[in-house]
Order: sequence, then C-alpha cells, then structure tokens
Amino acid sequence: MATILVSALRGETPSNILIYGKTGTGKTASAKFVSKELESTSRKYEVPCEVEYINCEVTDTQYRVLAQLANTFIEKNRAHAEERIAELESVRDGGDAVDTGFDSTAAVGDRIEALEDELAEMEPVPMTGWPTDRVYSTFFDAVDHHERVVVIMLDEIDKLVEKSGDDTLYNLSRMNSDLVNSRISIMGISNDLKFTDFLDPRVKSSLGEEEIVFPPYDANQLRDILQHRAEVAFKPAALTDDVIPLCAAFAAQEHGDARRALDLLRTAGELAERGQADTVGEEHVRKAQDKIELDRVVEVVRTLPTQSKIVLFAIILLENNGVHSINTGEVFNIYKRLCDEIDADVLTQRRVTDLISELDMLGIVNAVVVSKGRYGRTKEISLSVPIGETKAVLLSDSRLGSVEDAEPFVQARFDS
DNA sequence: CCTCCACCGGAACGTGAGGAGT
DNA sequence: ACTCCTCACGTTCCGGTGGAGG
Repeated sequence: MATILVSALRGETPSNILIYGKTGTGKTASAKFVSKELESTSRKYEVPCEVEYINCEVTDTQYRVLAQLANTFIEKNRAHAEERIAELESVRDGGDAVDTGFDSTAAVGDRIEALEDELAEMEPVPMTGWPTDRVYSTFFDAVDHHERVVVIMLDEIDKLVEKSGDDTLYNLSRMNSDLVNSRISIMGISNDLKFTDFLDPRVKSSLGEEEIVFPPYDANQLRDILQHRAEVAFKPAALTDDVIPLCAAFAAQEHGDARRALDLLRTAGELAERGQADTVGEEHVRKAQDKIELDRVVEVVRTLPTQSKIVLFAIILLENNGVHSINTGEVFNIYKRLCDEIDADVLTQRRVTDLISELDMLGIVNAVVVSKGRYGRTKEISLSVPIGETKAVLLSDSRLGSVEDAEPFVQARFDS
C-alpha cells in the first residue's frame, strides 16, 4: 500500500487501489495506518496530500458520499484561506518578516480581499435538497481549490455499490481528467471478492489499477495478535496457558477473523470476572464461544420478519412435541393454524418453503431434501439452535406473544 | 423396472413502498 | 406534486424428481 501511495509525495497521482479481504483481516486498520503515515510524512516534506476516509456502510448513497466529501473539503479550504489571511495580515501590518511574493502592500491588500470573498462563497452542502449534480460540482470546485493530492478511502465499498450502483465511482474515477490543480486517487476497501462483477467495465479497470488481497489470519498469527493485546489488557498470569491458543483456534475456524478472536478473549475475561475466578481458563473460553454464538442467534431471531418468526415457531412447536422428522407439510399446517390464531396473513406453501430455506441459510434450522420413496420428497427440518432461548425470543415479539394461549390447541392436534 | 407421492424450486408476474428526477 | 423506476415480498403455475413399494 505504501509503495503505491508514495507517488503522492512526489506530487504524482497514485494508482487507484482496491483492497479485498474478509472481515477482521486488518484491511481498515492497515489502510488507516498507512494514510496517517502518508499525511504526516507529507506534512514533513510540505507536499500537499490529504486522505479522506468514508465508511460506505453509513454513507451509502451517492448524494451522501459527495456531500460529505464536499463539506470536508470546504471546511479544509476555509481553514486554509483563514490561515492565509492571517499570514498576509501580519505581513501587511508588521512589515516584511515573511517574503510573500507580492511586490507591494496594495497587492497584499487585494489578495486578502479576494480571499475573504472566497471565504464568503464557501457554502456547506445541506444534508438534503440539492440536485446531485450541483453537489458534485461543489465538491469538484472544493477539491480543485488549490494544488494537492487527495486520496479518497471508501471503506465497505461493496455496500455502496450494492445500494446505489457504481455511478459514484464512475464520477469519481473520471474526475482526474477535468481537475486542474489537484489530483484524486481512490482507495476502495471491500469484503466481497466478487463485487467488481457488478461494476461497469470502465470503472472496474480504472478502480482496480492495483489490487491487494488480505488473506485471513491463521491460528499462529491470531495467537500473536492476542498475545500482544493480552499483555496490555490482563494482569500477568491472569490467563492460563491454553486460553490464547484456544481463542486463536476458535477464531481461525471462523475464517481467521481477528475481531472475533479478540471478542472471544474479552468475553472470556468478562465471564471469568463475573464468576469471580482468579484466572481465565479454558472453560471460560468455551463459555464465551457459546455466549457469542447465542447472542448472535438471539439477535438474528429477534430481527426476523413476522412471517419467518411464525414459521420458526411452528418448527419449534413440532420439535417440542418430539416429532421424529419434521417436514414441510407439517410445518405448513401448524403455520396456518398459528396464523389463524394471531390473525396474520397466510402465505402459500411455496413462499413458506422459501422462508424455511432462508432460516436454513441463517443457520437457525437445518433443512435437507430427502426422498421418502412412495411417500414423496420433502425437506427434513431440524432446529439447530437452543430451543428454550429461541422460543423466549419469539414470544417476546408483540405479535407472537399472544400465541402462547394457542399452544395447547396446537398440541391437541398431535393427540388426536 | 415402473409408478407415483409430496413436495422442490424455477419462471413469470403482481403489488406497494420508497427513492430519484423533473 | 408528479412520474418513473427499482426492489422486496408474494403469488400462480408448473415441470421435475429420488426412491419405496408394487
């Protein structure tokens, strides 16, 4: 990354960079580090060079990206102009301490006035209301205000493309040909290796001038990272020897996510503390693993759409009644009953099979298509999350809460 | 070897919500 | 305020199918 970006220090335009890697592989951290270094070095050598960070998960439309960029540059230009005015004023008032390149004090006065006019014209872009092209040209003028190299860092760029297409990227990558004073370069950070498939070929080729892939960490690397952090976070000897390797191993299974590894270690620590243990041991890590997984499931289930919740509830009821092999037909029957009970729309079986597949994808249930010969072909469904907690989460939903009364009624179905 | 169950899952289409342009 | 577009969610229709049992 640094070797690509150094050209900015020579006043050249760095190639656009695309960075790929799964979550928790250090893409953002590395990119931020490098850009900080770049900015500080550029100050040292007095080469104008700036890095702008934008997280596209938050700022996910073309308008917002442009507006945010425009505003930060307007702000910078303001500061720049104010500084310059102050500098010139001191020259005007205090004699010729600094060589400004102006031959008369009148010229200095004119320059100050010009700068003040400029300052007055710098109007920030409102959050909403302007046509996109006006925001674009405002941004354009703000960037082109004076000579500099600008690196725009777009984190989670795949989210931006997914939500609002590649127009933003197209416009940004095309800007260089019209800019007079400044140069911009784009640094895209993506979780998704295949996101360029959705891009216009022109954007794709200009954006992907340089590509960097961050491979997932392996268990050894994770162990190093954890070791490092643990020295800061824990008192010496607070961790038993197998804690860190175990955390590393668990996280390595989950695609080498460092964030996950750190989460695990932290949660293990918290659990040990809560249990008033003197040291963090292997069992705390295992508990932490379970807890994190449970939290994830609870969150997923809680935010499920109502229809999916009803379907899931139907599956839980069947499971509760010890039904040998749950298949789509039965789920659908119970589901219909539940819908009647809570006065919800009844979807078709076709749709319900899709919902079941979605639950499968989320890892909440496990669905396998099996053929039972003479007795047809169906999905065999089993729950793959703790039944008690899941049920509790479902019942806490305002629409499903009332279903508790319906339960014996559904159970009666099995008796008959 | 054939049949036929009970559902799978693709395709095309309908609908309403929300965003963008005008 | 209006139109146009896209998207998520659903529906309808229907061809497809693995394998137990005849």
